[in-house]
Amino acid sequence: MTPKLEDVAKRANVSKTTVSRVLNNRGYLSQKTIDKVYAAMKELNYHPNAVARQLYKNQTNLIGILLPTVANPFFGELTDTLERLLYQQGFKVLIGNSMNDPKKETAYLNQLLSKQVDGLIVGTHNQGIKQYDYQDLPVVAIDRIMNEDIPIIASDNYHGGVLATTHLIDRGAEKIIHTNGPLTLETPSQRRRVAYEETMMAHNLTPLTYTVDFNISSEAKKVVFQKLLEEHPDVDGIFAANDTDAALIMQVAAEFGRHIPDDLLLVGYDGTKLIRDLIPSLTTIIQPIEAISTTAINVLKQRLAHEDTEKEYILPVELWPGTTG
Amino acid sequence: MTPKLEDVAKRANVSKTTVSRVLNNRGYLSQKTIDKVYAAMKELNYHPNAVARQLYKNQTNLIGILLPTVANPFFGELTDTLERLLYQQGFKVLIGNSMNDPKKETAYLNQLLSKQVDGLIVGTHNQGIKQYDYQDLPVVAIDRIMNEDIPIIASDNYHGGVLATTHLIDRGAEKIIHTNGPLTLETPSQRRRVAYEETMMAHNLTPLTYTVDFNISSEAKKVVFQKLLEEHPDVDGIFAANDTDAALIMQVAAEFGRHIPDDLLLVGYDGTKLIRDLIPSLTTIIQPIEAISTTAINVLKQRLAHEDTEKEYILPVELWPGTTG
DNA sequence: TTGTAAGCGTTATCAA
DNA sequence: TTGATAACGCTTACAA
Repeated sequence: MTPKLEDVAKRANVSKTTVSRVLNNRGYLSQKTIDKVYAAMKELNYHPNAVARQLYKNQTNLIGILLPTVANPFFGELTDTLERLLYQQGFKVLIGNSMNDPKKETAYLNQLLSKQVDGLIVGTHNQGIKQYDYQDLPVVAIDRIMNEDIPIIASDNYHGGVLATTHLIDRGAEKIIHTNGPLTLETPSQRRRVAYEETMMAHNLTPLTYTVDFNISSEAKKVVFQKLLEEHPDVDGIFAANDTDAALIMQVAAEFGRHIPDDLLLVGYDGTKLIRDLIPSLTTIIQPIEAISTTAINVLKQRLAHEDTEKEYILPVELWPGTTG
Repeated sequence: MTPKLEDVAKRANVSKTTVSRVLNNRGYLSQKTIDKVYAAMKELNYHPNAVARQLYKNQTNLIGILLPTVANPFFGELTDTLERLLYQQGFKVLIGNSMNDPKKETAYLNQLLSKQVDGLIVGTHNQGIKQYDYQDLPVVAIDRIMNEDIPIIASDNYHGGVLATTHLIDRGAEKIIHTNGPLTLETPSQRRRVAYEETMMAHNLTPLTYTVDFNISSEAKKVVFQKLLEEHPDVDGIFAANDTDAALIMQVAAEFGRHIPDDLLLVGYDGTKLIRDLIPSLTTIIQPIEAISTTAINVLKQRLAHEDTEKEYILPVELWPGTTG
């Protein structure tokens, strides 16, 4: 059996209280006692049981992060950043990758509700879980609308949409298509669509948004993009929903003999460090992952402290020029 | 306060034992009692406290995953796969991204030793933590040598090295350079270097391995690759340590007016789904992420059950042809 | 400066 | 079919 506090106490000829005090250096201790206790701990190779502590304190120092998948560059970098910042503040991270499967998401939520985590950061793209009863679990949402009580941290999707669309128009595109997820999803990223459509109309251009399901395979996505190019041979600009989609479009365009940027302009979205390293030529909008993470954690900590928070936090985006758009 | 089992018991006019029985449907219960208890739970919106359970059972159903960073495609997909498989078996995942910082890694290990997790999957690239005393925490290592007691799950790095090198030679390259991490790291991936060097010599070619630190920024890496091309203008084949490095080499080569694959052949390593989607032209060696994950989990479960395991598990790799190598 | 004892919320043994 | 009670390993009043 792993040694417990009581074993250390016996070994050092002191009480459990004293060992606990040494462990948390609280109260008055004589140096002699401290040394004795440390010696006993070392001899037994003692490690305090975190779960017992958690039970007493009613606090786990664990934060749950619920996202579609960490295999996607945006969510990967987001998770990485959140983990790094949370770790600095004494939290560890429990992840749940829902793959946007409502069943898995609900299961995770239910389980995490059981005092497993002190707080929750949610960034999945589901509908219908809005009515969820979060009891007293502090939750913040990243780029997702949950319900009235849950603060949203998002980047400035509207401005991102304006930036991308304006950039394409400035560079001479006129027949511009935007790809985005289904309208039924009430995500803040739908504001990109609105921004795109309003910007187009402000320039007397006709907006056309192509719906591409988030969750289909890249092979299936390529088929959609092939169809897009077939149906709209005159398209001269594409504002893609994200960078990986944009990369697929680059490939499909090449198959169709379209040359980017000469006869087709392309702008992506997200602008992760990884994509900028791998495909620096891709024009894209950079989401402020660091700022999103910092804000999400700050707001969550306010919630943990039962302080009031804003309903929504919008962080600025930035254009990565590249050469495709 | 969140309701506890006792509150439900009072509400339903039964004992705590009975509520617990209903919760875990164990023992004999009358339907009437069951209904009564469920009604009370619903009224109070009761959720059992996971931590109390964990304490009693001395088991958390949490697995720690310690990797450099989830922002890297290989580790991102690995984490994603591990999470998915572990979830199916009733485990949740606690992540630690050490960024190969030995301090952070040690801190994580120490904390996770505290009965926080039932088991640990480690895949960081540090030295010097080998002597670590893991007590009775079941641990498996992915592509990393820890100590004698810890099983290693790795892909067939030697064969991967042979595949890559042979491919380059078959395609006509003679002055082939391999990039890899520092030799001081005793990782199984050093077997790629050995395979490369032996394959080269078997073909009467001179091997040259260029050391590139894993942890430096992509900007710094580019500088290293520039130096490589300057110092070896006659290089006609590069076997890169991984795909993101290969992508950087593609960019640097373009800057140097080198045309891939016409006057420079390039093979990467890892072959994640993401890279194959983003840069399908990149010739690379595919690591079997799914098999690695399945094996790691199976071995870990054997360890959890105190069963004996092999010392090492080697999984087969595969060549992704692409067009760069 | 140190110790005793109660309690965190659950499960399981034993008895009824 | 149900209930009282001890235990899981720790922290903290309160007492000495």
